[in-house]
Amino acid sequence: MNKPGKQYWLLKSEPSTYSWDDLMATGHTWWDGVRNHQAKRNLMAMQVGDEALFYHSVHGKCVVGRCLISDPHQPDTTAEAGQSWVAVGVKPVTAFKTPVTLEQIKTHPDLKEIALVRQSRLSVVPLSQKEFKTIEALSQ
DNA sequence: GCCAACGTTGGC
DNA sequence: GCCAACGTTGGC
Repeated sequence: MNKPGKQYWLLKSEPSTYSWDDLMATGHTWWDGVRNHQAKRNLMAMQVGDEALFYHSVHGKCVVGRCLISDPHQPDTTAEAGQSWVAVGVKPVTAFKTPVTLEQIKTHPDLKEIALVRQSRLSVVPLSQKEFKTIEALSQ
C-alpha cells in the first residue's frame, strides 16, 4: 500500500489561475511556474507515487482534492533562458466530498505545526503522513 | 556586504 | 483594500 519512503505534499494554486477542475478536466498537468528556491527543493525531493493535496489559495482557502505525483522533476519549460527551475507531473486522484477549509486546519489540534500555516507564502509544502491523513479524514 | 525600496503572495 | 511576511534589486 504505502511504499517505503513515500512522502506527502500540498500544492497551492489560486483557482482563478489554475483550479482543481482544470486538473480534473485534463487528467494530468505539469506543475510548473514555481519561482521560489525552497519550493523548487521540494519539487526536486518528490518521487513518482508521492501523494499531494491540492489547495485553493486566496479565493477558496481550502483543500479540494488529492492527487498523485506522476512524473519526476524535469526542467520547467516556462523558465527564462539561463534559469533552472523544475516541474513535476501531477494527476488527480479524488475530489474531496467536503473541502477542508483553512480555518479547520488552523483550529485542528493535530495540524498546529503544519507548514501551510507556518509558511503561508510557500506554494509547495511538505506534509507529514499524519497531517495528510488528518486532512483527508476531515474531507469525508 | 548592508540595507532601503519595491514587488509578490496570501490571509484578513 | 490593507497589511504582514518574504524575496529581489540596486545604490552605496
